[in-house]
Amino acid sequence: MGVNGILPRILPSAGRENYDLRSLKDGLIVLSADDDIPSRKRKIPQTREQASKKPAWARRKIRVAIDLNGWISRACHGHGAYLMDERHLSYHGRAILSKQRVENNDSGNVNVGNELSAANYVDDITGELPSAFQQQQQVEYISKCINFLLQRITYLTSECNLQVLLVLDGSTPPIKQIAVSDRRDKRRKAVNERDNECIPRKQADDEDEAIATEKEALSRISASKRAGSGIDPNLRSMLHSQLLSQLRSHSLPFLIAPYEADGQLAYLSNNGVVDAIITEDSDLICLGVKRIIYKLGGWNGANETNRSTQGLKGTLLCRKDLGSARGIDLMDFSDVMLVVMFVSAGCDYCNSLKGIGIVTARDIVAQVFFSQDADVPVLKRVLHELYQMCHKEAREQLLPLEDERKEWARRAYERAFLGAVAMYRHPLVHDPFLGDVIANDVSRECVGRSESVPVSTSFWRDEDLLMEYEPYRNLVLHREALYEIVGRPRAPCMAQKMARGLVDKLNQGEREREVDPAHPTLFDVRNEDHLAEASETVKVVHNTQGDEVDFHQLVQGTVSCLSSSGGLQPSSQEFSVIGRGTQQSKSSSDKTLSSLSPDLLASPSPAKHHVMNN
DNA sequence: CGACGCGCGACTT
DNA sequence: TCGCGCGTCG
Repeated sequence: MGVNGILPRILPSAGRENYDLRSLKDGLIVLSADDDIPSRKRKIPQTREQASKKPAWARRKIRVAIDLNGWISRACHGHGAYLMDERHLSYHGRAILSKQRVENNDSGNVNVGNELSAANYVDDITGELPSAFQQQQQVEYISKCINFLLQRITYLTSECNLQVLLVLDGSTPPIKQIAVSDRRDKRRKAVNERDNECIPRKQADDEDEAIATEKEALSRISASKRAGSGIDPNLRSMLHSQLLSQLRSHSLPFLIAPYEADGQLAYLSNNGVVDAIITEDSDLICLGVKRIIYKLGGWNGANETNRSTQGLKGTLLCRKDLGSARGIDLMDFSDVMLVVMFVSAGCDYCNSLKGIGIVTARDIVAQVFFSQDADVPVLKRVLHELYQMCHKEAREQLLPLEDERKEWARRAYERAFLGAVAMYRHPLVHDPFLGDVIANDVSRECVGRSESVPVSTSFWRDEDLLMEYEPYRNLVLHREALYEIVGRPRAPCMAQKMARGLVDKLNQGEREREVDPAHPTLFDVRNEDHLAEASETVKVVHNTQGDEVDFHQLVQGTVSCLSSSGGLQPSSQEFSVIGRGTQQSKSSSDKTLSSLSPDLLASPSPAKHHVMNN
């Protein structure tokens, strides 16, 4: 997930640690719907009439999207040991187990006397059904994981008074499929290791036995951990469906992204649907998300950050604070630069060239983007720098450029590289109104079409920069080419159903699940009547300092006007509406300009959506 | 020699 | 996931 060592280099200096989400519980002051004017105008002192015309504002809950998949893997990881018999953890239990093992082996049992791999027997090895005992174990495991998740979610909704939107991963995008199959092989190896390491152990001294068994147990635990991130597909789908039904019964809105959750989360955030994102994934950084909360609850014992006895603390990372990172200098880095850096340094979609890490990638990107001489497209220059800077071994396969025979190798890397960039820049996401769409669609088929989401000027500017390189340009201008990478949109009604989890994605959506239609699903939540609270007396501190109000300022007791951080905040109080005017990723330097941008005004912005907006 | 990248082994809940 | 030691490169 994401780039390897980037969070440790950024969070300590640029992030705000120990961020207590309970400080968000007072919610947010927003200008009410009819006051839908650009934030700049609000700075003009109000006349008495205008001031008395009330209420100009309303209070609403803070909306947060949660990358649930991160939590799920954490939960699986943390409780992974429970998939194994807990008796492994005590001396006594181990003694009993080893005895059982011997017996089982003597009787030539197919099960290798290993009850640990309960789940894996289902499909991995013999295809047999798990025993009742094993099923019992799986059920406990799943309920432990789900309880863990629900506990956290409930904390956020009740203690922090947040309006949460859970986002889940969908299918694997085409570009990632190769990498995934690689990973599957590794996982399989780990699983086998875990299963096979239980070799028949002849009688030995008690002491030896104890030591040996302990070692074995430890190594198996670690093998199990390695295998743990990719638990049995069967178990996973069980967990998945149970989770969904739990979410439904708790009336928690959720959304299943068409493909990866990252892009979906970024889309939600950049369109102003949510105010912040809770995740563990570093990819969100380069997707232009304004506020990300990492390490909620502090996960590792070694790292005490965000750990507290009561409540959950997190590390808040604001986009504009990125430049202040001390571990790595990202001063004045735009979103494109971050994307290119991530891809260069090796991400989920594209392995880095040997010898290129985060530091080298940063240096190259800074050098190329900040230098003025630009007869050569930036992407081309970055690629050439990468060829130059990587380890000798790799370099000799790529350079010199004059060597035509090495063109093939360069093309191979370039393909992956550009695909990864495209994946970050134009993920396929689900929009409740438009269905599956390509975020920041700049393709020829799209431009000028009214049903598409407009793309901000800053995004265009950055994208133009990338498109100077012909191969990339061809990639993003043609939807078909893009579909080959980011995936294909589904038919609108199917997209709806899948986003709501009404259709089993594993079966390519052919078989619908039986779901009580009365259950609230994603965008049915119209619960909060925020305007009703407007009559309360609330201290309002007008935003005097700029267009964007700091998240933490908003909530440290006093409440400020939300100036919708450069776009139009959806004035409606429901998740069911996505602010159409809001734009995608902007570099930290440009503020409200994009909401006034010509292309926005020119584009026949879908008024039909605005209707629902108010 | 220093910096960077990478792999291994600690341990978590 | 984090920290540490080693290899490689400049």
